[in-house]
Amino acid sequence: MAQETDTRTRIIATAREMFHGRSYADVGIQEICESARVQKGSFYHFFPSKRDLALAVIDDMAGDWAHGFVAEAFDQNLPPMDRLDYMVDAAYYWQKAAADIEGRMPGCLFGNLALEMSTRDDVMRAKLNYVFDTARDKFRATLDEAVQTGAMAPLDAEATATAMLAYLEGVILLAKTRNDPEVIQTLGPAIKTLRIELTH
Amino acid sequence: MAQETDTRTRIIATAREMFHGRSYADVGIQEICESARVQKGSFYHFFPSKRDLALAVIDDMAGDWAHGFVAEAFDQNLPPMDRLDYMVDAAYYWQKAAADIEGRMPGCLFGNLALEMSTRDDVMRAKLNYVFDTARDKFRATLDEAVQTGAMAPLDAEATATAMLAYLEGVILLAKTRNDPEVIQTLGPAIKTLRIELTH
DNA sequence: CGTTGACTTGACTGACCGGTCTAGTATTAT
DNA sequence: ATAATACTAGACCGGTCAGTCAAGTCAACG
Repeated sequence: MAQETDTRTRIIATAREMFHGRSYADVGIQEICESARVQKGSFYHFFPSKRDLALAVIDDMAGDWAHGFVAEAFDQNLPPMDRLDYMVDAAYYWQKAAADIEGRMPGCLFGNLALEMSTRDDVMRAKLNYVFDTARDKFRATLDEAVQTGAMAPLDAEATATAMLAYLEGVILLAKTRNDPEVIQTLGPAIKTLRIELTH
Repeated sequence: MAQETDTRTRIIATAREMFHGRSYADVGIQEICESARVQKGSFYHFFPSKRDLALAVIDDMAGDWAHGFVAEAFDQNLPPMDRLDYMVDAAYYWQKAAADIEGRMPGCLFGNLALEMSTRDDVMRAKLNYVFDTARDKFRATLDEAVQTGAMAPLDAEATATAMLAYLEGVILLAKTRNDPEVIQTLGPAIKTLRIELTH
């Protein structure tokens, strides 16, 4: 049955876009349904609650992310350190494209949801934390390789990878607050200067 | 009249705590009024709308911040680079204290509001941006001094200061998502490794 | 003493929220 | 053909939201 998956997919895609551009609390189910041309009853056939929709949206975005530009940035045959630049560039172009279309920077859906929901819903917090952990692992693998090839002096790869992810999220937060994607391009490359040494 | 200021102050203090611990959208005026032991009518005598209350809360927090631990961290006679550690420590102890009492990390009120409201309210976004600019200037002055005293090789102080602020916000975001203030202590000190060179 | 005006009280409004429910319509398997 | 199942339709529910309002209280001032 093609219809069923189509409706569900349409709900998730619409909700994802709306949550990303605004916020979880600011977007109502009715509004999502209208925008996705779906009735309330159909919505509740597929999702037991708004919260479960948000969980599905996170999974959906995390999937696209892992198989999309994050995979491109990290899985290519670039020298390890260049991948960090690639990742920053990808974030920049994505945010810039969104800003050009919508007029405002949406920022990172995961970061947005994390700050909005972490104190209200522990399951959602844990899920977002898992997404961040997965991203951190990509950084970590890159750093391990950089150390191995001698492109980088030995360091605490796990901690530095987390620091890099934090920096990227912070840069996007500041860029969103300025509503100016250029901030990402200005500050982004400094991600390579972050270092946390091994403790002896 | 002492009563008037007291009521207004109580509303702001209560709202600040609630917005910080939860979110703007999640906290209702009725709830704020109950918690501050104030009636709806009194609330609307002092504030024309919920949004104006939020604006006042930002001002209030920014004032306390500038005259509180941020001033302590930056205005003391510490060597410039030590001030960065002081700032990170202050953030850590603050978040840890809040987490110990409330059971969850509230994060940075400004960062929280920035991600929640930037795409919805441009005035609030601009105000939060101004708060961030003020904080950046503190970092900037510190870096200028560090360069002047030779503790740091010359660099783009403005850009690096912004990067440091972004990093701090990012670290707090990740710590909140993990609900673990220790993240701040682990990642925080690496703020000193961030560098953006002068462009020639 | 009387008036003014800042402040308080709490009932009230209309809109909208997430979620429910019953009555349907297609599609598939038997 | 029939029955079961998957999905759709949309009216409806109680509750809560931000915000309004008329009727006060009370301190200060003339």
